[in-house]
Amino acid sequence: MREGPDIARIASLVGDPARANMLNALMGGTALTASELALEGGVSLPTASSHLSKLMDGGLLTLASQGRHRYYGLASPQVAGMIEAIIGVAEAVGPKRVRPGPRDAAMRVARVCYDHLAGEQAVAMLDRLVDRKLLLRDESEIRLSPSGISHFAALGIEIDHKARRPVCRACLDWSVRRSHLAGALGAAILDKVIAERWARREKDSRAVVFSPKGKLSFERVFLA
Amino acid sequence: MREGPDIARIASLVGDPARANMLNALMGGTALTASELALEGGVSLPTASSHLSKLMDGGLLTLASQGRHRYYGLASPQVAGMIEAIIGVAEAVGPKRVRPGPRDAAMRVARVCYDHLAGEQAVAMLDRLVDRKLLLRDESEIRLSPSGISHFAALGIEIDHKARRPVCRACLDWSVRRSHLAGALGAAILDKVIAERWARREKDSRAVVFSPKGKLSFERVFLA
DNA sequence: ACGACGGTTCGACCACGGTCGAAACATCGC
DNA sequence: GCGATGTTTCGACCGTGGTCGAACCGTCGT
Repeated sequence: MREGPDIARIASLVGDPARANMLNALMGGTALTASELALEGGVSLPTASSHLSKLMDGGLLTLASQGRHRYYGLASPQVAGMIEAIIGVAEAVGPKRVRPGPRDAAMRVARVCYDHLAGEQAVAMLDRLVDRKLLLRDESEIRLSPSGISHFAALGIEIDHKARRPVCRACLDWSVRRSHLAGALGAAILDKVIAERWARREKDSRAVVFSPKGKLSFERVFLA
Repeated sequence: MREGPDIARIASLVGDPARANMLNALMGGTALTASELALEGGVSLPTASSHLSKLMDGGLLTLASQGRHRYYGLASPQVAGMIEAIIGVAEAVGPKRVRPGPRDAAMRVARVCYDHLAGEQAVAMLDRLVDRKLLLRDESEIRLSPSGISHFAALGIEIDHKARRPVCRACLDWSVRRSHLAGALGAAILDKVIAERWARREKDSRAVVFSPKGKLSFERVFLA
């Protein structure tokens, strides 16, 4: 008979297949409507609605009502991190796929993690930004250096330093097992990559695929 | 209809109250017998046995048979990390305890995380070790410096560098939200702290409480 | 060899929670 | 106002999975 935080309650919320699929879909970072999530979960609308209210009660989701549409999204990066951790374990213990599959390979290269870029490209990017001293990494904290501030400003990426949200955060990558860049800056970079059409989001997936030209541009700007 | 790693399966394993309590108990790092885990889970022996075989099937546990005793332990640090992540979310969304309670406060200061120290003391320790250049931290990796090797050797902490297990690893702390030291070195330090009787493990809890003298010794050696 | 103890398997019970159709509710366009 | 669309609520059904007692199996002590 333990007290403590109710971990079973949280885990059991993720433990239902329909809900897990919904959460997985929301890992893409974009908020989705109840109908879309019903589709993702493979259940009927009433069932989905019931699941969604449970996830809301559990504090895993946020809700933004816009007219007759109700957009559900992950409640916090912390929740996203938890789901990534669970995915990591599932990957590790799960039946090793016989063939990794193309979709899977694309995911390893680059994918969306809540609202920022993850995968090999993202890990490499963080490494290079630290090497170039645009980011300062020390004691489990990442900060923007003065040269970094002007560098990103020149790219049209301005960060509000007074916002509550941390500018830089390290986020552990389940495929590479090293950190990539999260936080406001990480989100802004993903925005730019999409806005510049360097890459596009794969339909119905977290995978991000770069165009040949876009890949070069990205590497020139962030991996040089 | 998604494929991918079966995250619902893993989460639902943690999602049962009895199993969650068992896993929580195993977060202490020491392997426990089926009877002990039955007690922790608050269920009868047959029920516990059934849960344990499920957790084994799911790849979350390892089993070491010693005579008529069967010791169950967490399968990997990755599993421990996942559970910490879930605890973090449960803490965040859970009914804010009206009063943090003494047990809770002790947990924040120092506790066992799988096989190493966590909490404020552990986070401070990692910071200091990096400051003193006994550990080298760069790009999401931590290494032992030459001076660090001799420093720890002088304390009687010898690490087998050829072992598969990484010597140093960063592990995210749910209470402080910063990293502390895991890996073989982290485990060895916890061993020393207990062996030197600087601190003792709180009964039936992950909390680690330092004696007044022990605290001074610890700070002299690791926080100087 | 025998009993004691730790653990698992079996079988039966039961309830919690997921499921959907139908109906109710809300918001938009016209 | 009226349908059309998006969403939630209600009610009833049903299966999965957690639960325990009793029996079974293995290992240890003597």
